[in-house]
Amino acid sequence: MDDFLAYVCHQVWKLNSCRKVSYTKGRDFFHQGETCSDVFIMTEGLVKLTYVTHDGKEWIKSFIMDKGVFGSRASQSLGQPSTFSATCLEECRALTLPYKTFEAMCVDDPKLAGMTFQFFQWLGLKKELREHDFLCLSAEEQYWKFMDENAVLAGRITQIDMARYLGITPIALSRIKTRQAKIEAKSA
Amino acid sequence: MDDFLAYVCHQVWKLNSCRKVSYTKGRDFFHQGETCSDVFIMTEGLVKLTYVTHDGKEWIKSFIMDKGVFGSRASQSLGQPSTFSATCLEECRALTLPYKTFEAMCVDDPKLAGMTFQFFQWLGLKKELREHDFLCLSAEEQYWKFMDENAVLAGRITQIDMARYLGITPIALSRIKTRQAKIEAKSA
DNA sequence: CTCATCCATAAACCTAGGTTAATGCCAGAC
DNA sequence: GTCTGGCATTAACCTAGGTTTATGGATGAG
Repeated sequence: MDDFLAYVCHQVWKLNSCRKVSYTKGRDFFHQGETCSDVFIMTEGLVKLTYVTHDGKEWIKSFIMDKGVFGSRASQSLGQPSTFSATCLEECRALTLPYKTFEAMCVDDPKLAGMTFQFFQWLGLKKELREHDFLCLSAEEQYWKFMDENAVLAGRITQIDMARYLGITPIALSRIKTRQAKIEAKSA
Repeated sequence: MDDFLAYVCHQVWKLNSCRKVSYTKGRDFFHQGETCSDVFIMTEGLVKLTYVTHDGKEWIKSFIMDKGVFGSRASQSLGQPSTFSATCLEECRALTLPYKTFEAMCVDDPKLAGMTFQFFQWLGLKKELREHDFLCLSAEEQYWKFMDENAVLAGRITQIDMARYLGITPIALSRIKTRQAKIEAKSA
């Protein structure tokens, strides 16, 4: 994964069709409902990918922290509008290029193609894991798993966003925390 | 997706390292906790992929109906034990071959490699959609969506398995159905 | 045919999480 | 400094879903 990022960055950087962008906190890379087939290679910052439901509620699909690659696959592969938005939670820097250009690069560069394939495999495994967690874990178990595996990220987001990622309300998350704090106080 | 299946079947069928298997209802293709790096190309039948949690509860990751490809990616890519089981809900026929063999085939056959890449993309999109549904939809909404998109499948599985797929208990599913039936009776 | 098993439904009760509203805290704007 | 807006917490109340148990129907074995 880190290899992929380093290599992609290096190769894309050489292109003249690649743009370097810098967005402030609160800005959107792209917006749910818009078609955006660009690939974003983030080098610095923190982004959330969010769905907004018909009744106006926001849920968080994932976070991308520091370095990472993201984009709307629905737009890239099918030309459809994005089903989610990408919003900066901190000042962000990224390289961006059209997906078609990236595809063309892969045709010319088998190493890049192979690594991209690996990247999609990795992404697939991550999504499979999240599916597992939604299916098999309680909200409380999901919270502990999240804290375990994302200690740094947890310190950089609000409780609202953490709850929206776990699929619960911020109030429920607060309850889980105090419940746990009481248990810890008892055992101490 | 259908193209992929037809092509894979055709190409794999020519191999002598490919086995043709036929399993009866109730049997497992592979078992959670075992390492199984085989690729299964089902030609007929119905399979469920299931997680069993530490407290003995079963949850269904997905169904494969009629024709489809499945296997444990954790075993294939990482050599780790499978996190789920694959169980026949009906008599099943499939071709099976080691993942390494399949990989080798892809190296020799760029068309197969390309289609496999597309297949993984398609799989990724499906998982992303399921993530979206778990995040954004209520149990009831998920049920309606499932019935809409999987009318045939719905008729071939028990309510227990449908509930285990939606992430609720069979009792809750029964309640959703009666609730809806009452509303329909009223409006009729 | 009978018996056993599995499945669907229903009722009664319990619990986790959603909803609304109030409070206190902190940080940035001015 | 004050004012403001966003965040975290708490409480009170409500609802969806889980748990347990019972019942009736369908199915398959003998």
